[in-house]
Amino acid sequence: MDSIQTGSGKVKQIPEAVIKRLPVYHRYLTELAKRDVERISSPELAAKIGITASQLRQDLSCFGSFGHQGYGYRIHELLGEISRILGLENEIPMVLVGVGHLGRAILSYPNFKDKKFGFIAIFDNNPLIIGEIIEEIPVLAITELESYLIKNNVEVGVITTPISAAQEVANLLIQGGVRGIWNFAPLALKVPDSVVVEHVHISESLLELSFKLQQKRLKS
Amino acid sequence: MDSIQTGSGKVKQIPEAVIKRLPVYHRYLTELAKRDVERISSPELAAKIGITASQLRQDLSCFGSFGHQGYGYRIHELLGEISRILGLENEIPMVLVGVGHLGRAILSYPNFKDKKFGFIAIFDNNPLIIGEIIEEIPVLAITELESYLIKNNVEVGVITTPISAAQEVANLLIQGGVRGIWNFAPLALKVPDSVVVEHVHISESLLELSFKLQQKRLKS
DNA sequence: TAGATTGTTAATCGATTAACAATC
DNA sequence: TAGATTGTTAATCGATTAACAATC
Repeated sequence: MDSIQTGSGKVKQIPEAVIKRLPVYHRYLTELAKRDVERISSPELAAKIGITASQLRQDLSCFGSFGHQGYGYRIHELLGEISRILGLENEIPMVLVGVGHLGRAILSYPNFKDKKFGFIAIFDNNPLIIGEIIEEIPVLAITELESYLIKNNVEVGVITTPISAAQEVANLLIQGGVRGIWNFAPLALKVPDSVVVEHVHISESLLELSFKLQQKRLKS
Repeated sequence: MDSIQTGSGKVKQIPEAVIKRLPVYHRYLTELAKRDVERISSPELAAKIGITASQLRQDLSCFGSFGHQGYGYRIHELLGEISRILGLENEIPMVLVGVGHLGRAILSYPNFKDKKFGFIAIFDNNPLIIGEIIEEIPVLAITELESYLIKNNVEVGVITTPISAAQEVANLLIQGGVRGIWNFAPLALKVPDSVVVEHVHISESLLELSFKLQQKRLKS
C-alpha cells in the first residue's frame, strides 16, 4: 500500500514500521533545528530517539541517501527531506467539524501553528457557535460543508463531533471530495478504499498504561 | 520489560506488538458485549479487527486458554479476561492537571465514564477555575497537588498543561508517588525508570495521514 | 592523509502465518 | 457421533542488528 517514488519512476513499498517512525524523526529533527544544532551522526540521533543507529540508517535508506560520510547528517537538510517525504512541503487545506472541547484543543494545538497544516474553515451545527471566530478561523454552518469542500479543494477533514454524528459527517466529507479523514470519534468509520482514515484512539494508550502498571505490580 | 504472571509464579515477556493489540481486542469485545452477542470464533473476530485468526489465537495464548474447542469464545468471559490482563479489574485512582480544552475533553470523554478509570480530582493554577466542578469532580489548586496525591494514594496523573508547565507538573506527580503518567504535552518528560509514561503524540498520526496521502499522490 | 561515519549487504532475531492434533 | 474450532508447533516472512567496504 505505502510506497515512495524512486528516481526511475518505480514505486517501492515502505514497511508500516518505518512509516510510524518517520513522524518521530521529524519531531526530533525539528527540535534540534530549533536549537540551531547543525549536524548529528546516526548514533547520536538514534540514542536520543532510543533506537539503534543501524535502524535509523536502514529506515532512511528506504528513501535515499541524505547523509555525508565521515560527517553525519546536516540537520536542516535531513529535516527538509523528511518533511518532503511526509508530504509537508505544500500546505494541506483542512477543515474541522465539531466544535467541542476536543475540537478547540486541536485548533489551538501549538504544534500546528508552525506546521503546514492549514485549517481554512470550521463547521458545527450549533447556531450559538456558528459565526464565532476560533484561532482566526470562522465557524460555518454544517449545511454549507459540502459546497465549501468542493469550492475550496479541501484535502483533509477532521472529525471531532460526538460519536452519533461522526459517520454522517464522514459521508459529507467524502461527498465533498476530501482524500483523508482524521477521526477522533471513537468508532470505526465506514469509508471507500480511496479515502485514507487516521483514527486517534485516545483511550488505547491509557489501557496500555494500565497494562504496564499491572505488569509492574505482578513482577514485584 | 513487559510480562505476565503465569501459574507457576514465573514471569513471561509479552511482545510489545501484542500489548498494542490488547486494547483493540478490549474495544471490539466491549462493542460486542454491548450488543449482547454471546459467542464468537477466532476467524470471525479476527475478520472484524482486520488481522488473522492465527494472530489472535497466538496473542491470547500468551496469557492462557480462554476459548472452547468447537465453540469459540464466550464474549463476556473473554472480555473479563482481557480486562483482568489490562489491569482494569480495580479502579485506578487518577488526577488530571491542566484544565484547558484538552483537559475538559478528556474528562468528558464518553469511553471513560463506563471504564474503570476514576478521576478523583482535577488541578489547575488559575484562580478563576479553581473551585469549579467539572463532570462532578472538583478543581483544586495546584499547590495542594502533592499532599493530595499522598493522602489519596493516586496511581496515575494526566498532564494536559501547556508544554511550559509539563515537566514541573511531572516532578510534582512523581514526588506525590504516582506510578504512571499519561502525558499530552508535546515534549519528552524526564522521569525515573520506576514511573511508566504513556505519551499521546496527537500530531504524529496527522503526519502519518499526510504521508499516506503523499504516497497516493505519487502512485497515481 | 587518517579518522569518522555513511549506505548497504548479510546474519540474526522475532513476529506472523499455516497447519493440525486435541477435544468440545 | 461428526463438525467445528481451539491451542500450539513448525514454517515462513519481515524487521532489526551487525559488520564493513566505500568515501568524505
